[in-house]
Amino acid sequence: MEDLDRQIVRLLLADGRMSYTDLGRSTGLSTSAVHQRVRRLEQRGVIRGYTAVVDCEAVGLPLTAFISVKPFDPSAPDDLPERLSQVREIEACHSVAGDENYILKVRVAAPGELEHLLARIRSLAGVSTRTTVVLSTPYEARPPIT
Amino acid sequence: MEDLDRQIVRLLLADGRMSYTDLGRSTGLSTSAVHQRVRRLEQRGVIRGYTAVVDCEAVGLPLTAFISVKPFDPSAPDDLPERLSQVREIEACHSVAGDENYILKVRVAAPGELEHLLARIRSLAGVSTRTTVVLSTPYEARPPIT
DNA sequence: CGTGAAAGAAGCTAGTC
DNA sequence: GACTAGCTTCTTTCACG
Repeated sequence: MEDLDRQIVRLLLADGRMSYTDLGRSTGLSTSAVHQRVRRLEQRGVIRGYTAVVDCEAVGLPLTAFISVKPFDPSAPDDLPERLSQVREIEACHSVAGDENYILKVRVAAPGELEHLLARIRSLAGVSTRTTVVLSTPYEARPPIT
Repeated sequence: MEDLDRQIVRLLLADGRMSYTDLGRSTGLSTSAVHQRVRRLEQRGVIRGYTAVVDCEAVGLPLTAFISVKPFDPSAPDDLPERLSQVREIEACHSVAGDENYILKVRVAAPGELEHLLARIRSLAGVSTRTTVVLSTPYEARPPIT
Protein backbone atom coordinates (compact mmCIF):
# COMPACT_ATOMS: atom_id res chain seq x y z
CA MET A 1 0.00 0.00 0.00
CA GLU A 2 1.19 3.42 -0.93
CA ASP A 3 2.45 5.99 1.52
CA LEU A 4 -0.35 8.47 0.81
CA ASP A 5 -2.96 5.80 1.46
CA ARG A 6 -1.22 4.84 4.66
CA GLN A 7 -1.30 8.47 5.75
CA ILE A 8 -4.99 8.79 4.96
CA VAL A 9 -5.77 5.61 6.89
CA ARG A 10 -3.79 6.88 9.86
CA LEU A 11 -5.68 10.16 9.86
CA LEU A 12 -9.06 8.40 9.63
CA LEU A 13 -8.10 6.05 12.45
CA ALA A 14 -7.39 9.07 14.62
CA ASP A 15 -10.57 10.87 13.55
CA GLY A 16 -13.13 8.94 11.55
CA ARG A 17 -15.18 12.05 10.87
CA MET A 18 -12.38 14.16 9.43
CA SER A 19 -13.59 15.98 6.31
CA TYR A 20 -12.12 15.32 2.88
CA THR A 21 -11.12 18.95 2.83
CA ASP A 22 -9.02 18.55 5.98
CA LEU A 23 -7.63 15.22 4.78
CA GLY A 24 -6.56 17.07 1.65
CA ARG A 25 -4.89 19.82 3.64
CA SER A 26 -3.03 17.27 5.80
CA THR A 27 -1.82 15.18 2.89
CA GLY A 28 -1.20 17.93 0.37
CA LEU A 29 -3.77 16.53 -2.05
CA SER A 30 -6.85 18.18 -3.47
CA THR A 31 -10.21 17.40 -1.91
CA SER A 32 -11.32 15.28 -4.83
CA ALA A 33 -8.06 13.32 -4.91
CA VAL A 34 -8.40 12.23 -1.27
CA HIS A 35 -12.03 11.53 -1.88
CA GLN A 36 -11.11 9.19 -4.71
CA ARG A 37 -8.45 7.45 -2.63
CA VAL A 38 -10.78 6.99 0.32
CA ARG A 39 -13.39 5.49 -1.98
CA ARG A 40 -10.83 3.06 -3.34
CA LEU A 41 -9.68 2.14 0.17
CA GLU A 42 -13.31 1.42 1.06
CA GLN A 43 -13.90 -0.63 -2.09
CA ARG A 44 -10.75 -2.69 -1.57
CA GLY A 45 -11.94 -3.38 1.98
CA VAL A 46 -8.94 -1.71 3.60
CA ILE A 47 -11.40 0.62 5.29
CA ARG A 48 -14.32 -1.54 6.43
CA GLY A 49 -16.42 1.30 7.80
CA TYR A 50 -16.60 3.98 10.43
CA THR A 51 -17.79 3.93 14.01
CA ALA A 52 -18.19 5.98 17.14
CA VAL A 53 -15.94 5.02 20.04
CA VAL A 54 -18.25 4.66 23.00
CA ASP A 55 -17.61 4.44 26.75
CA CYS A 56 -19.11 1.04 27.59
CA GLU A 57 -19.70 1.97 31.23
CA ALA A 58 -21.64 5.03 30.18
CA VAL A 59 -24.00 2.94 28.05
CA GLY A 60 -24.68 0.51 30.88
CA LEU A 61 -22.23 -2.30 30.13
CA PRO A 62 -19.61 -1.96 32.88
CA LEU A 63 -18.60 -5.63 32.97
CA THR A 64 -16.20 -7.00 30.35
CA ALA A 65 -14.90 -10.57 30.29
CA PHE A 66 -12.88 -12.94 28.15
CA ILE A 67 -14.30 -16.41 27.77
CA SER A 68 -12.06 -19.19 26.48
CA VAL A 69 -14.00 -22.15 25.18
CA LYS A 70 -13.23 -25.78 24.43
CA PRO A 71 -15.69 -28.22 22.83
CA PHE A 72 -17.06 -31.14 24.85
CA ASP A 73 -16.73 -33.24 21.74
CA PRO A 74 -13.57 -32.31 19.80
CA SER A 75 -14.59 -34.49 16.87
CA ALA A 76 -17.89 -32.66 16.28
CA PRO A 77 -18.05 -30.18 13.37
CA ASP A 78 -16.81 -26.80 14.47
CA ASP A 79 -19.51 -24.25 13.74
CA LEU A 80 -19.25 -22.19 16.91
CA PRO A 81 -19.11 -18.79 15.20
CA GLU A 82 -22.44 -19.41 13.48
CA ARG A 83 -24.02 -20.93 16.56
CA LEU A 84 -23.11 -17.92 18.65
CA SER A 85 -23.58 -15.22 16.04
CA GLN A 86 -26.93 -14.06 17.41
CA VAL A 87 -25.61 -13.75 20.94
CA ARG A 88 -25.28 -9.97 20.90
CA GLU A 89 -23.31 -9.76 24.15
CA ILE A 90 -20.35 -11.23 22.28
CA GLU A 91 -18.29 -8.37 20.93
CA ALA A 92 -15.51 -10.46 19.40
CA CYS A 93 -14.81 -14.09 18.54
CA HIS A 94 -11.27 -15.25 17.80
CA SER A 95 -10.23 -18.76 16.79
CA VAL A 96 -6.96 -19.42 18.57
CA ALA A 97 -4.05 -21.80 18.81
CA GLY A 98 -3.38 -23.30 22.22
CA ASP A 99 -5.21 -25.14 24.88
CA GLU A 100 -8.61 -23.73 23.98
CA ASN A 101 -10.34 -23.27 20.62
CA TYR A 102 -11.87 -19.81 20.81
CA ILE A 103 -11.59 -16.67 22.84
CA LEU A 104 -14.75 -14.60 23.15
CA LYS A 105 -14.92 -11.05 24.43
CA VAL A 106 -18.22 -10.16 26.05
CA ARG A 107 -19.85 -7.12 27.63
CA VAL A 108 -22.69 -7.27 30.13
CA ALA A 109 -24.43 -5.06 32.66
CA ALA A 110 -23.90 -7.17 35.79
CA PRO A 111 -22.42 -10.42 37.15
CA GLY A 112 -25.81 -12.13 37.05
CA GLU A 113 -26.00 -11.52 33.32
CA LEU A 114 -22.56 -13.02 32.87
CA GLU A 115 -23.77 -16.15 34.62
CA HIS A 116 -26.75 -16.48 32.26
CA LEU A 117 -24.58 -15.70 29.26
CA LEU A 118 -22.13 -18.47 30.16
CA ALA A 119 -24.96 -20.98 30.47
CA ARG A 120 -26.31 -19.87 27.11
CA ILE A 121 -22.92 -20.18 25.42
CA ARG A 122 -22.29 -23.63 26.89
CA SER A 123 -25.60 -25.02 25.75
CA LEU A 124 -25.69 -23.31 22.34
CA ALA A 125 -22.18 -24.29 21.34
CA GLY A 126 -21.57 -27.47 23.37
CA VAL A 127 -18.43 -26.14 25.02
CA SER A 128 -16.80 -25.80 28.39
CA THR A 129 -15.76 -22.29 29.36
CA ARG A 130 -13.01 -20.55 31.31
CA THR A 131 -13.83 -16.95 32.13
CA THR A 132 -11.47 -14.09 32.91
CA VAL A 133 -13.16 -11.00 34.29
CA VAL A 134 -11.75 -7.59 33.32
CA LEU A 135 -11.17 -5.32 36.33
CA SER A 136 -10.11 -2.21 34.44
CA THR A 137 -8.94 -1.25 30.98
CA PRO A 138 -5.95 1.12 30.91
CA TYR A 139 -6.32 1.31 27.14
CA GLU A 140 -8.22 -0.32 24.33
CA ALA A 141 -8.58 0.10 20.58
CA ARG A 142 -5.36 2.04 20.16
CA PRO A 143 -4.60 2.76 16.49
CA PRO A 144 -2.29 0.22 14.81
CA ILE A 145 1.15 1.23 13.62
CA THR A 146 0.55 1.22 9.82
CA MET B 1 -29.45 7.76 29.53
CA GLU B 2 -32.46 8.72 27.53
CA ASP B 3 -33.90 6.65 24.75
CA LEU B 4 -33.20 9.22 22.04
CA ASP B 5 -29.56 9.36 23.08
CA ARG B 6 -29.37 5.59 23.04
CA GLN B 7 -30.77 5.59 19.54
CA ILE B 8 -28.28 8.19 18.36
CA VAL B 9 -25.39 6.21 19.87
CA ARG B 10 -26.60 3.05 18.18
CA LEU B 11 -26.76 4.81 14.82
CA LEU B 12 -23.29 6.28 15.21
CA LEU B 13 -21.88 2.89 16.23
CA ALA B 14 -23.25 1.45 12.99
CA ASP B 15 -22.01 4.38 10.89
CA GLY B 16 -19.67 6.87 12.50
CA ARG B 17 -19.88 9.21 9.53
CA MET B 18 -23.65 9.47 9.39
CA SER B 19 -24.68 13.09 8.87
CA TYR B 20 -26.65 15.04 11.47
CA THR B 21 -29.33 15.45 8.85
CA ASP B 22 -29.71 11.68 8.49
CA LEU B 23 -29.53 11.18 12.25
CA GLY B 24 -32.37 13.67 12.48
CA ARG B 25 -34.43 11.82 9.89
CA SER B 26 -33.87 8.50 11.69
CA THR B 27 -34.74 9.84 15.13
CA GLY B 28 -37.49 12.28 14.21
CA LEU B 29 -35.54 15.27 15.49
CA SER B 30 -34.38 18.37 13.68
CA THR B 31 -30.80 18.58 12.53
CA SER B 32 -29.80 21.05 15.20
CA ALA B 33 -31.46 19.05 17.96
CA VAL B 34 -29.42 15.93 17.12
CA HIS B 35 -26.38 18.08 16.73
CA GLN B 36 -26.85 19.40 20.24
CA ARG B 37 -27.41 15.90 21.66
CA VAL B 38 -24.35 14.51 19.95
CA ARG B 39 -22.27 17.39 21.31
CA ARG B 40 -23.51 16.64 24.81
CA LEU B 41 -22.80 12.92 24.40
CA GLU B 42 -19.25 13.84 23.35
CA GLN B 43 -18.80 16.26 26.26
CA ARG B 44 -20.07 13.75 28.81
CA GLY B 45 -17.61 11.24 27.41
CA VAL B 46 -20.29 8.79 26.31
CA ILE B 47 -18.94 9.20 22.78
CA ARG B 48 -15.15 9.22 23.06
CA GLY B 49 -14.47 9.84 19.39
CA TYR B 50 -14.80 8.39 15.93
CA THR B 51 -12.60 6.04 13.98
CA ALA B 52 -12.26 4.15 10.73
CA VAL B 53 -12.58 0.38 11.00
CA VAL B 54 -9.57 -1.00 9.18
CA ASP B 55 -8.71 -4.48 7.92
CA CYS B 56 -5.51 -5.25 9.84
CA GLU B 57 -4.29 -7.73 7.26
CA ALA B 58 -4.65 -5.15 4.54
CA VAL B 59 -2.44 -2.70 6.41
CA GLY B 60 0.28 -5.29 6.93
CA LEU B 61 -0.50 -6.62 10.42
CA PRO B 62 -1.83 -10.13 9.79
CA LEU B 63 -0.77 -11.62 13.13
CA THR B 64 -2.86 -10.98 16.25
CA ALA B 65 -2.12 -12.46 19.68
CA PHE B 66 -3.26 -12.27 23.27
CA ILE B 67 -0.49 -12.07 25.85
CA SER B 68 -1.31 -12.81 29.48
CA VAL B 69 1.29 -11.46 31.86
CA LYS B 70 2.26 -12.14 35.47
CA PRO B 71 4.92 -10.14 37.36
CA PHE B 72 8.16 -11.82 38.42
CA ASP B 73 7.90 -9.91 41.69
CA PRO B 74 4.26 -9.68 42.82
CA SER B 75 5.19 -7.24 45.60
CA ALA B 76 6.69 -4.65 43.22
CA PRO B 77 4.57 -1.56 42.44
CA ASP B 78 2.25 -2.27 39.54
CA ASP B 79 2.87 0.32 36.84
CA LEU B 80 2.69 -1.96 33.81
CA PRO B 81 0.28 0.21 31.80
CA GLU B 82 2.68 3.17 31.95
CA ARG B 83 5.75 1.04 31.31
CA LEU B 84 4.19 -0.42 28.19
CA SER B 85 2.31 2.63 26.95
CA GLN B 86 4.87 3.46 24.26
CA VAL B 87 4.85 -0.07 22.87
CA ARG B 88 2.67 0.71 19.88
CA GLU B 89 2.11 -2.92 18.91
CA ILE B 90 -0.15 -3.22 21.96
CA GLU B 91 -3.69 -2.45 20.89
CA ALA B 92 -5.36 -3.08 24.25
CA CYS B 93 -4.37 -3.61 27.87
CA HIS B 94 -6.84 -5.07 30.37
CA SER B 95 -6.24 -5.58 34.07
CA VAL B 96 -7.92 -8.88 34.91
CA ALA B 97 -8.94 -11.13 37.77
CA GLY B 98 -7.60 -14.65 37.71
CA ASP B 99 -4.28 -16.38 37.44
CA GLU B 100 -2.60 -13.57 35.52
CA ASN B 101 -2.59 -9.81 36.06
CA TYR B 102 -3.05 -8.36 32.59
CA ILE B 103 -4.18 -9.42 29.17
CA LEU B 104 -2.61 -7.59 26.25
CA LYS B 105 -3.84 -7.70 22.69
CA VAL B 106 -1.11 -7.16 20.12
CA ARG B 107 -0.81 -6.93 16.32
CA VAL B 108 2.36 -7.60 14.38
CA ALA B 109 3.48 -8.28 10.83
CA ALA B 110 5.17 -11.64 11.36
CA PRO B 111 6.11 -14.31 13.93
CA GLY B 112 9.63 -12.92 14.27
CA GLU B 113 8.21 -9.59 15.37
CA LEU B 114 6.08 -11.33 17.96
CA GLU B 115 9.22 -12.93 19.38
CA HIS B 116 10.95 -9.54 19.71
CA LEU B 117 7.83 -7.96 21.13
CA LEU B 118 7.58 -10.61 23.85
CA ALA B 119 11.19 -10.05 24.85
CA ARG B 120 10.58 -6.32 24.98
CA ILE B 121 7.46 -6.69 27.11
CA ARG B 122 9.19 -9.05 29.53
CA SER B 123 12.16 -6.77 30.07
CA LEU B 124 10.21 -3.49 30.14
CA ALA B 125 7.57 -4.66 32.59
CA GLY B 126 9.36 -7.42 34.51
CA VAL B 127 6.77 -10.05 33.75
CA SER B 128 6.44 -13.58 32.52
CA THR B 129 4.17 -14.08 29.51
CA ARG B 130 1.76 -16.65 28.13
CA THR B 131 0.87 -16.07 24.50
CA THR B 132 -2.18 -17.20 22.59
CA VAL B 133 -1.94 -16.75 18.83
CA VAL B 134 -5.10 -15.85 16.91
CA LEU B 135 -5.69 -18.08 13.88
CA SER B 136 -8.74 -16.30 12.50
CA THR B 137 -11.31 -13.78 13.65
CA PRO B 138 -14.91 -14.66 12.73
CA TYR B 139 -15.99 -11.31 14.14
CA GLU B 140 -14.59 -8.40 16.10
CA ALA B 141 -15.78 -5.01 17.32
CA ARG B 142 -19.46 -5.82 16.98
CA PRO B 143 -21.65 -3.01 18.28
CA PRO B 144 -22.78 -3.38 21.92
CA ILE B 145 -26.43 -3.90 22.76
CA THR B 146 -27.20 -0.47 24.30
C1' DC C 1 -4.14 9.80 -10.91
C1' DG C 2 -4.27 14.28 -10.30
C1' DT C 3 -6.64 19.22 -10.53
C1' DG C 4 -10.19 22.84 -10.31
C1' DA C 5 -14.72 24.62 -10.64
C1' DA C 6 -19.49 24.65 -9.65
C1' DA C 7 -24.00 22.96 -7.83
C1' DG C 8 -26.13 20.95 -4.19
C1' DA C 9 -26.11 19.24 0.56
C1' DA C 10 -24.80 19.50 5.20
C1' DG C 11 -22.76 21.88 9.23
C1' DC C 12 -23.09 25.42 12.48
C1' DT C 13 -24.87 29.48 15.08
C1' DA C 14 -28.40 32.52 16.56
C1' DG C 15 -32.67 33.93 17.91
C1' DT C 16 -37.33 32.22 19.47
C1' DC C 17 -40.63 29.50 21.88
C1' DG D 1 -34.59 21.21 24.92
C1' DA D 2 -36.32 21.79 20.42
C1' DC D 3 -37.40 24.47 16.08
C1' DT D 4 -36.69 27.77 12.06
C1' DA D 5 -33.64 30.46 9.40
C1' DG D 6 -29.59 31.82 7.14
C1' DC D 7 -24.68 31.97 6.35
C1' DT D 8 -20.60 29.07 5.86
C1' DT D 9 -18.33 25.06 4.72
C1' DC D 10 -17.95 20.51 2.87
C1' DT D 11 -19.24 16.91 -0.50
C1' DT D 12 -19.68 15.23 -4.91
C1' DT D 13 -19.42 15.21 -9.75
C1' DC D 14 -17.45 16.25 -14.10
C1' DA D 15 -14.47 17.98 -17.67
C1' DC D 16 -9.71 18.12 -18.48
C1' DG D 17 -4.41 17.31 -18.26
